[in-house]
Amino acid sequence: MTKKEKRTYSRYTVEALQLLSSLIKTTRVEKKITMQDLCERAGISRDLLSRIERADPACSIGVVFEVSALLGIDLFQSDYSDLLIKNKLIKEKLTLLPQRVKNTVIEVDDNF
Amino acid sequence: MTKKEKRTYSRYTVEALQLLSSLIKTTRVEKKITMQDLCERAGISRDLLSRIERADPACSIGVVFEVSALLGIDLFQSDYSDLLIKNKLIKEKLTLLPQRVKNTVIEVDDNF
DNA sequence: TCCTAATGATGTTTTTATAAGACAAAAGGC
DNA sequence: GCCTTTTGTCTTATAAAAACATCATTAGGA
Repeated sequence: MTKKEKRTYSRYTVEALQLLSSLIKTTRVEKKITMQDLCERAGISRDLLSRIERADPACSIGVVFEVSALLGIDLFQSDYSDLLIKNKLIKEKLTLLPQRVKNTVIEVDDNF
Repeated sequence: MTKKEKRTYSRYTVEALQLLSSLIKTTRVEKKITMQDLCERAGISRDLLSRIERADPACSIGVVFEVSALLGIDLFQSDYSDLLIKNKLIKEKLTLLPQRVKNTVIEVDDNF
């Protein structure tokens, strides 16, 4: 009976999750792959795949990305070699930045 | 002592996770926001934020997207109104597709 | 250089996700 | 319309994530 306080998500997050899950479902159906097949290939339960396709925010990001990859969906509009390049660049950028941050008062994009 | 069999991820998934986590860390540092601050704003523990920035695949996709959103990182190269449009389009597309798929033998992108 | 605060790391507890199995509903092919 | 099989959903049990508290390390500002 204890009230379960659920985590809340911003509208932006909800829409982004919705888009990815719709992409997954659409691509799966277009390629005529059953959920049964796909979840076996991904090594996950059918139940979990079902939650992924319903945009459940609590699914682990690894399995969602893995399912996307299995379907050939490009994350970050990048194929594999693109990802390698982008990762290389951002790692270089990170080395130029300070490793820590001092507690100054901040401005954040709270407009969403 | 029981051997824990961990889930495995494709190279593509690993690189994609790496890119997103690097984007998060880079953006946070550039905006001079401490982990402490960010995790409080996101309503998560510092421990979890740390794992997110280290590209842990087991983090839930909702919190990772939420942290990204807080930092103003565009997922799918889309701002909020873009997401709405894309979601509308893909939902329309989905209504035109069959709701189920018959078990035919399949070809999948296994090249990654 | 010194000092403070940010980050890393670890162990424990609580909460939650995931797997597995079973059942019901219904879509799509024939 | 019928039949098969896909998909939705629920329950239980297990595995794992997340919170929390704490201690250690060290970067970076003064």
